[in-house]
Amino acid sequence: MASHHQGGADLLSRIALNDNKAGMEGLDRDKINKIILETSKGSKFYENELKKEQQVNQRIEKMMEQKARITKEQLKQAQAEVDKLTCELERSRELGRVIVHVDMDAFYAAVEMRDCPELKDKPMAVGSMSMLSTSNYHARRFGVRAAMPGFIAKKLCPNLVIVPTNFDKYRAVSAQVREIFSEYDPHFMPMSLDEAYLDITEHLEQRKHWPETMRTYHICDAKTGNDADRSAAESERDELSPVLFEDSPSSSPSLSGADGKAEVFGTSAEEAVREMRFRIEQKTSLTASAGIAPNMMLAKVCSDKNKPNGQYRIPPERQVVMEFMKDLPVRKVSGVGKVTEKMLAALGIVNCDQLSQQMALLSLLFSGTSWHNFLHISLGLGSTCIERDSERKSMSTERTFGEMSDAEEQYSLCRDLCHDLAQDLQREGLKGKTVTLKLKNVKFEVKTRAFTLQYAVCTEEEIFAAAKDLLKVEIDSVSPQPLKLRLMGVRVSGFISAEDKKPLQRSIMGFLLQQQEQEQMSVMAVLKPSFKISTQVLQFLTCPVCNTEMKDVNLTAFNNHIDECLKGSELNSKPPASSSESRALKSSSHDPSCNEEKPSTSISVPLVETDEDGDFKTPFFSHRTKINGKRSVISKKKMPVCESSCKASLTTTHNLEAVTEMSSDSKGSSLTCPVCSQPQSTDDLALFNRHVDMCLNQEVLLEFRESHPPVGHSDEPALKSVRGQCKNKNNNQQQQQKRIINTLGSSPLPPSKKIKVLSTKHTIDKFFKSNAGQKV
DNA sequence: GGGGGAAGGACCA
DNA sequence: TTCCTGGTCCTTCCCCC
Repeated sequence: MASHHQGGADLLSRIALNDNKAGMEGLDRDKINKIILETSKGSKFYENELKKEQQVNQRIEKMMEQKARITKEQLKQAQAEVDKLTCELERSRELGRVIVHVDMDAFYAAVEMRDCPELKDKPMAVGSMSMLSTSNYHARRFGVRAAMPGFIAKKLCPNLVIVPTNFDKYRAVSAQVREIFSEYDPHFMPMSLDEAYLDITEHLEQRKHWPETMRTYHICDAKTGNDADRSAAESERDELSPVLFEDSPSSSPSLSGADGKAEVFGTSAEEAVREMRFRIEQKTSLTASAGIAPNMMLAKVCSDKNKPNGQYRIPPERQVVMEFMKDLPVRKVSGVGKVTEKMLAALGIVNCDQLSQQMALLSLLFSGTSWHNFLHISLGLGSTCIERDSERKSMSTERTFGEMSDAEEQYSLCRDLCHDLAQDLQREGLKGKTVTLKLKNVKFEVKTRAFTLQYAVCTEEEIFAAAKDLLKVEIDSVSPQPLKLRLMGVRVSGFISAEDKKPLQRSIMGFLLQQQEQEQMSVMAVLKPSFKISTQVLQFLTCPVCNTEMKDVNLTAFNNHIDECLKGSELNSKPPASSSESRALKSSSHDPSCNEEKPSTSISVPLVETDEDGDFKTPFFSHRTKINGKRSVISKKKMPVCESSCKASLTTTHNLEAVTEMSSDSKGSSLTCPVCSQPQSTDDLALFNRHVDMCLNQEVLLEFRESHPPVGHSDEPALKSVRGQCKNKNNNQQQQQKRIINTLGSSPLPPSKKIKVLSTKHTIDKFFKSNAGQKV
């Protein structure tokens, strides 16, 4: 049984050398593996790999048990289904497209070698002591390969030269290469800087009619031609190029004897691709490999076949395709990684022929999507349509660092990540509703925690508001121990598309107001408090909408009252932005709300509405909104109504931020923090906001802790129960509010602090629920 | 039972 | 002393409708 194996032997499939890569044939695997193992052993990384390996083994064990229970009858039935589907797939087999997969050889390493000829004869790799991106073919002979940490590579090859990455350079070269691609397929699909799929069917059609002159390329052209003022060093460099791999075939035979003659390329697919590779080599002094086949899956496999600096073609005939697939190891197929490989191997499946033999069994052991994929592979089928501009699904940024345990530092890093991500999002004009926090602890265990907002976000503040809440839950869950991290990442997904822009966000906010200002009646004005909260507000809760004073009212009733008021006022109000208006917002590539004049203090409640001109107004609380002008009716704005939401809004800090921002117009010398009551400078509003945030977080936490002592260390995701919020919403809400009131009642905090807790009801709700869920 | 969110993982370059 | 980053897709669990 696999799980009875211990240590090394078991781990080989994860941690040992993967010689799947070109240039790694015939190595002394045992020796290399021994070094890798010895260097890794005992590290946290190794321990984690061991754990993962055991998980895979368990999966395999389960699968084998399942296999043992399969009856002949079931198998027969499954076979019938497989056969039926196979027939259908055969009927729809498409061989008419000519798909090319082009892959630059050891790209980063090749660029570095080109620019620094001394490296050419040395084993070298691009990356750092902690991780390598690529290695050259000399280094591969030592077992040094991409995705291997540099310090292990050094053990394998003490003379290895490690060059740091220089992405600007690679991007520039990539752009040159892509320029060539676009001449063969203007809609080519780049997969990364060094790889792309092309559909050259149309090109070949036209090419048939091209005269020789259009298929002729001069060898000296690229070297000296275009750039008359190239430096001597560069010319010298070219002398040394383009043969980067001494024993590899050249894309252009005449090059070897190159004395400046021209080369004429034919009209076939092979010739067109050879020409493309020739031009790449001439332009960049770098070589590429290519695969030509009737679909993308095959083309990808083919490009690996004659690497480096070679190409391979599968002609569009079913028989040839099937023949090609027969002996192909499943691991060579894109999408089959080490886990799938191991699972299949446990069933005795190593090559694609065995794969097709076992399809019935696979259909019983794997999910629909999985076995359909296997069936496609076994038949040599793949996508024949190079998908153009498929829409991006998410955007993220993450960072690895040395151990970090300090919460302050973690929050600060989190903000930095949100800042970077916000910039990236805004550059592409994207807004998404789901914010995911990714954490990797020092034991290499990865956790992701997601929160879906009701509205799409793209600013640093908005993303951070959600991310820091997620982070806080994680920090709290191990408290008083520190959270020891080695990686943090933030992702935004769930991008809004034109069709499904949801109704406007409502959120609670509300009553951090002063009586006098309320009387002014402009609700915007009302929302512009100085932060001196009087005790009187607690005793007499004042509805921010209708201004009614309510004495000794319970919180639920008070909230309900506000909700009712809002509903009433909405009826009289201007309708919110229609969906078509929302669409207009999205369709303009530059979302105005993403680019406030003061992005750093923009608010997390982006209520979009149109103004009289039909122009887009920015978020609800934008400082732009007129406060003392004619636009006085706050009740026209959307206000917090929580019933409409299944999820708790991350409202706590938003509201304060909002309010703070409002107050930015009232150029006061200093503001009093509503939480700690300390005067704060208002020179930097963002700074003030952050201060309030921090205070607030601490307060909410404090109050929460008072009534909810730590449950202990649970790995259970604390936010999990947020899901079920819709159910029993009202009951829960009431109960939780009771708890809040209890907390308030027993709290020694001065009234000025209590009001703030009141306003954070929903955040606290979320908190209670998630932690209540954790207890079970 | 299907849809959708959350979490975790596989896989890729 | 040191084991990345940024993306997609799939699976599983759970809840809601």
